[in-house]
Amino acid sequence: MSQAHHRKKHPEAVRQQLLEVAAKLSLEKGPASVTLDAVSQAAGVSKGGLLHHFPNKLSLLDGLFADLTDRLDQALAEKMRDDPEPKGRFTRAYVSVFFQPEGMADGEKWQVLTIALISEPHLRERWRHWVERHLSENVGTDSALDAMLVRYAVDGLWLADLLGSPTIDAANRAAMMDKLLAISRL
Amino acid sequence: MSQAHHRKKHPEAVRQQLLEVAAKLSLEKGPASVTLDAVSQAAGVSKGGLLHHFPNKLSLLDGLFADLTDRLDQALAEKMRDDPEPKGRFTRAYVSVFFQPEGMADGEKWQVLTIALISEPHLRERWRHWVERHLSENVGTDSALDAMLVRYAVDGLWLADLLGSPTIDAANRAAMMDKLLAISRL
DNA sequence: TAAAACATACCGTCTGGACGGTTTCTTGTC
DNA sequence: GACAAGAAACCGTCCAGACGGTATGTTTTA
Repeated sequence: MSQAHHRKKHPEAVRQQLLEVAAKLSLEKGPASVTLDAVSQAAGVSKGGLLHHFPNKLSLLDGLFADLTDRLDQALAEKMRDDPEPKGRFTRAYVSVFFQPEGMADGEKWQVLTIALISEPHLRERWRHWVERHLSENVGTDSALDAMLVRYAVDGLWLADLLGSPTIDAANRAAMMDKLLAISRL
Repeated sequence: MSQAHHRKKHPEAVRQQLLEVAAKLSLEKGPASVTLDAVSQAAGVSKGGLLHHFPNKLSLLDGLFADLTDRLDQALAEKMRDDPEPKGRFTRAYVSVFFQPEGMADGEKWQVLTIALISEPHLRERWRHWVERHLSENVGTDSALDAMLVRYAVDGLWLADLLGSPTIDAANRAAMMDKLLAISRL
């Protein structure tokens, strides 16, 4: 019998740890490596412990999705709050959040989101709803073709980062960001 | 013993069929559903038969990757041949191939490529090489930030299609294509 | 002391793949 | 053109391990 049983209980911390480990695993070793055994072990919890927090695997992935989109929503809302110009506001927030250097810790997690998204058909539906919601919430200010083009470009860069494709260096990255922000104001 | 054993042998056709089935399965039911059993059964071949053409699962995925990138290369080369303007030629080909309506059959397969790419860390390396090759082959003509922006936008749209996110309608799609082509000539 | 938060043990299923056999194709020889 | 003989193209079975999940315990917390 291990000592883990006897340690102090921090259910919320354990839950968070499980989500983080799942994200890390998916990012580093591919989504196929996200197994209940691997996740629980890497999180220092037994499989039974994991299954206590998430009754099945799907709910674990759902938890991951909810966690990540919550952070994303928060970051977007914050950026939008600081932007006085209505036109293209959401698009600029989208750009900024992606390019922000300090958010790279979260950035990696969003890569995970993409991986999980593509792998699990069930999560695609959730993502569709997320996009639909933000699209309809910002219709009028961010529906222009130019705005969509900008957001698509961000997604493309995101994907390139995710796949580890050779992208642009830091200097050009900043220039790219300026370019995109400029287009969003057209 | 079934009759399948006695049928005419068409190794090349069977091989192709296996690749197509694998692609279809991955697209429709997620990459996790691409099992040797599922693929071989859907292709009307025994698992042994499948393993004859592809000695292991990885080589099946590799075959899929090679098949798809070959088609992509061909389509790109064809488009580039018809383009007299050197500047941004590759980028325009990239745009055209993605937006071509008749290529939608292949388009779906490229979606599969993306799925497989993201799921299998091993294939990411191959993709990195593909991108690197084309980037270096077209350095000078397609290295401008504007050109990269265009290609990233295409990738973003591609991803949106892949995820089934709500995108733009056909009319706006054409307008978007024109926009992207215009930027490639700046 | 009841419930929450874990741990341990175990099970049924699926999966990749090894293996040995069978049938068809191809090639060289006469 | 007949025919042996090896190579190529399959088939069907079996297995070890991994995986998701259940059932049941034990400890901590409220």
